[in-house]
Amino acid sequence: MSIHTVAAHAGVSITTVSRVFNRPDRVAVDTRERVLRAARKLGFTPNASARTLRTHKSRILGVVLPTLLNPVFAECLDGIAEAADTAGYAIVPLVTDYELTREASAIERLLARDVDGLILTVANASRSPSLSRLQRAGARYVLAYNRHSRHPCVSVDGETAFTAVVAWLVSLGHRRIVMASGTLAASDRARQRHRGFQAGMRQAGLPPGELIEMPFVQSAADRLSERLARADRPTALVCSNDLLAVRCIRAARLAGLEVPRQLSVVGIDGIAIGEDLTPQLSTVVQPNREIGRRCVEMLIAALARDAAPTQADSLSLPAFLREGESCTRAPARVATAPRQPTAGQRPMPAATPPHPTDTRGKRR
Amino acid sequence: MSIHTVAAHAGVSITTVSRVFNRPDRVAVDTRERVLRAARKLGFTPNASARTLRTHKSRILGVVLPTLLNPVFAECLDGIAEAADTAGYAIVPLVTDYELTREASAIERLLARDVDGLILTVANASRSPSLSRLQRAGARYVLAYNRHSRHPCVSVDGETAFTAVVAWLVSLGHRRIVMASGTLAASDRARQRHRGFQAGMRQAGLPPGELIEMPFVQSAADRLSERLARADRPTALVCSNDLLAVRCIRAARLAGLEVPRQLSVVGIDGIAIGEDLTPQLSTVVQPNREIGRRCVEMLIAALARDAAPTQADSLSLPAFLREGESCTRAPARVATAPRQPTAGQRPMPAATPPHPTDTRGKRR
DNA sequence: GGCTAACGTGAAAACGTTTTCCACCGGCCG
DNA sequence: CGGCCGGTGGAAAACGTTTTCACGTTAGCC
Repeated sequence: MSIHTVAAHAGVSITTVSRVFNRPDRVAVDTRERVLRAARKLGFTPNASARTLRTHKSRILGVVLPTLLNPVFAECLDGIAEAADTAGYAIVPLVTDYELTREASAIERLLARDVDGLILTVANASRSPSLSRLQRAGARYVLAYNRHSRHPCVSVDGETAFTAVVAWLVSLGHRRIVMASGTLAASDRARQRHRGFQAGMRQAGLPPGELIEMPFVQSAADRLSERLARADRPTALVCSNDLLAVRCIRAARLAGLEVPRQLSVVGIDGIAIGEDLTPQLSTVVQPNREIGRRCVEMLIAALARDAAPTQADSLSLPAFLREGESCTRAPARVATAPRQPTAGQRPMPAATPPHPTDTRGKRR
Repeated sequence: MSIHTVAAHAGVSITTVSRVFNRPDRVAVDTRERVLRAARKLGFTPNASARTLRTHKSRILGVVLPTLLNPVFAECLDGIAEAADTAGYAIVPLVTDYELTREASAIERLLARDVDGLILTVANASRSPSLSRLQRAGARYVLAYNRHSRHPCVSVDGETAFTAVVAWLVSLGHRRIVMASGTLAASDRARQRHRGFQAGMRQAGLPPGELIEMPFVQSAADRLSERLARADRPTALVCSNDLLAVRCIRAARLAGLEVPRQLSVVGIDGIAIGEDLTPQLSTVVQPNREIGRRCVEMLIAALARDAAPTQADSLSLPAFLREGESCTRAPARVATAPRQPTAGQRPMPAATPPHPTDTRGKRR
């Protein structure tokens, strides 16, 4: 069933049939009717590949994400899928596991598929060969979660959020606060969050905070429980994502500590399941689905004006602190400040601009 | 950068370039080298649309899932993405929220895109107009999670699994066992699990088990805590999925019950995060990523022999019971049977064949 | 020494669209 | 009455591949 069949049935040329579907105003109303009838009768749908080949427009959006096993990205993808669907676009997701080579090959593949645009979360926005590749190819793309002053991004200011988290913990009387993170080198977001953590410590007049890096899940429990066994163990643990926070809570319990009575734990991401846990996860809630939706909208808006999104389009969405139940006042033997009256949710302070030159290895 | 550019650079015809990529054996080794060098230098990737137009093979697999907010499906999709990627296929996922109309429109869209095959999880495999549509169109598809004797499926026998779960709970001394489920009408899998639950009760010589249906999350806590407040409250709760189990645990705690001391809770699905919770979730672990991978493999195998997968290809993957920490012996005042010696994981018994005529509303 | 087979390569057609001319036809204006 | 214009529709080229067919060369065989 091609355009030719329809043309024959309607007694017109293929040109006219094509026009009926693309510029209906340019064809006389009665011929249009005739063509539409024929098309309907034959169950004709224009062939997407032929159209794409000719127009270089695929109505497909490529999506490059680290993994779907972290609910953050699954939720974001759900938002992307929904928004793309309502806009009449299909999506092609590819998963990279944070590996640069897979990032690169994913992009090549999507480019070969002639995608109209890309949404991606990369390991390091500053030094990503993949992004340069996209620029060179003139591709339209938006970064999700990454923050960078020279790329269009939809993100949340994790740095400021973490500074605020530390301030909150301090207000609860915590002084020995430790941060747990995956490999800092693997993700610019982890580094941003760490920067925010240290800024918070500084602003509270505390010495630089300790960082426990947990490259592999396996070693996470060990490293942590070892640290929790020491006499000067922290009273609060700040985790660079919710999944890690959940694991830390378990490690703490296995080490014989009660959460939150003996150890407060706070995460960031706002994965949906965190709300249903007991204790309910204390965390910085990001609007993950909306991040996905906004990426699609920004991309499609740019496509409509036949341009690439620019850094000027970047969006910094608000996050909020859910106090949850995995954090509480520091144990009494530590000096405490009076608890601020809050209502379970606290807005984050105004965002700092994205860090312009976040470079791997450059840690403060 | 098309095949023409490469041909010019390598001093051969486009035919040869094409052959280098499709039938490398048919071209002399030195010309092949020359072409490959030119291709690499130019960064050439064959245009997918042109190829699809010519061959009618898109190397795209459509995926239709209820949602990505449930980690079960996110994990499955991750497996699909990985397997498709290594096989050189792209995937186009669409989300239905269990709505029949969205199932139908998703399928139409994928068909128009000329997908080579589909992987889908439908609300009801028996009475799905979508599936008939696929059959009529001669499409190649595999069902994931659904079990049906007349369709190719990759699934786990949730019915038998739940029978075994009940047997296990009984062996721990539980007698008052209640099942919690989403709307049975919404999912054939929920109904299968419920059948298995009732079979378990019957085999243990217990009266038919009580079912609490929880259509909306909101009402879940209310309905449940109300039930848990009564004197004859259950000592064990069987949940038709892990997400529900997590919510039930929270509802129980809010109702003042300790899990598992006063209430044992067991789920099914084996979502990854369940393992890291405290208490670690007792559940029937399904290999979600592998379900996804196997779907892809089955589909691609069928495509290779230019046929549709048939019900004969169906796969029933093994699940196992993770005893976890959210279940324990029934409180003492109830008569108890001796605890079986187990090692933390117990294989499931042999699978029952998929139920041939599971019909909505037909409940036992 | 001729015939066949196998091999390596190229020319050209085809896949199903969109789009750029271009032609035709009334009607209108000057 | 002649030219022009707006509305309508067609012919043909182009998008970037794969594939069929044919051709020329070399090798093997009787």
